[in-house]
Amino acid sequence: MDQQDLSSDDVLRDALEEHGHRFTEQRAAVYRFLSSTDMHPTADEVFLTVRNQVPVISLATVYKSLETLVSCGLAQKLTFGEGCARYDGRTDPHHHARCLSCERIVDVPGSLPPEDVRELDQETDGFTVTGYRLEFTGYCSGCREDDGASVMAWS
Amino acid sequence: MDQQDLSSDDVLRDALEEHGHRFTEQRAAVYRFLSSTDMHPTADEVFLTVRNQVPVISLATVYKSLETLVSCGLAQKLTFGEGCARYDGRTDPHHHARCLSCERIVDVPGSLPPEDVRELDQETDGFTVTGYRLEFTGYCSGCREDDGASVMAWS
DNA sequence: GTATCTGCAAATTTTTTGCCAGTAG
DNA sequence: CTACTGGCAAAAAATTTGCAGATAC
Repeated sequence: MDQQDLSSDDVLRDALEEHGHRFTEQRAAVYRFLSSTDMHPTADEVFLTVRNQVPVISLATVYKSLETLVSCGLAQKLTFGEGCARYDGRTDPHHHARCLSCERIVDVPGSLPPEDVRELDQETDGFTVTGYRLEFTGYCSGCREDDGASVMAWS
Repeated sequence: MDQQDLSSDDVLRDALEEHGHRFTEQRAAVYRFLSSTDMHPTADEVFLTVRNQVPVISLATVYKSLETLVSCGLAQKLTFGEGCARYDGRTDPHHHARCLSCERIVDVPGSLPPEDVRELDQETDGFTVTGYRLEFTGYCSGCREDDGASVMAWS
């Protein structure tokens, strides 16, 4: 645990320094939590969890810290059109799937190979693609509903 | 034009009826505008445009109408984590690309073949996929910036 | 005729900001 | 030291809601 926390802090310290930001206890706590969960928490959920682990932190600071982490490439902000944003501390290639029943967001272990992106690139009509995001909707193993749900895109 | 407007209204009337909703002048105006533009407007932009085309409409009604259209499958709500949601009246398979420079959202004419989705489906670890969304980021033809921008996913 | 819809304004929700004291480097 | 940060509370932005009158069917 200590081992992991230390390396988490080290990763953060390096990334912050590289981007001209300072290492603080609040940012460390936010990053420690975010990089240790796969729950894709909202800013408020991060706040409620982290406030128990550092002497004091405010919701505004959580928002500022999350934005800093995103700008340093240590987190990504996810929006699904259901109110508030969610944050993901994983930085390796992966996608997301949102369960239409329990609303949970789960990580999809695979990823679209770069070659496929390039192939699609050619269809973008003059648009230079530098990145992409792929999100699935459906039902997680716990909520499986076998009511004639076929593959219907653009849910 | 009249021809197109009439058919737009007919499409809307049928979809609303099918879902137990009533046809109103406000909903028609919102749908007419949304299905005639590829600008992916925000709710407020829809409001500002449509208010010039119907005797009276309020922003709240625009929000309600847009939600109704989405629930009837006549529009989709897009969120990119930059404040407010955007709406798209196109219902045929297509993707979106967001320019990191001018912030504009353009339609990508192609679409990922269903076979590829199925292939990815197998990587979803028990998750039943019913739909997906693919979004690109990069630079549109007008904003092209050739600064060492390589393919970096999860922007 | 009646259930649904609209406009309005107020309320909510989510996120951002200004400012001063505190702290990292 | 000094510029960057955090807390706090207020503001801003986006969206939703309650309600009374209007309207589609």
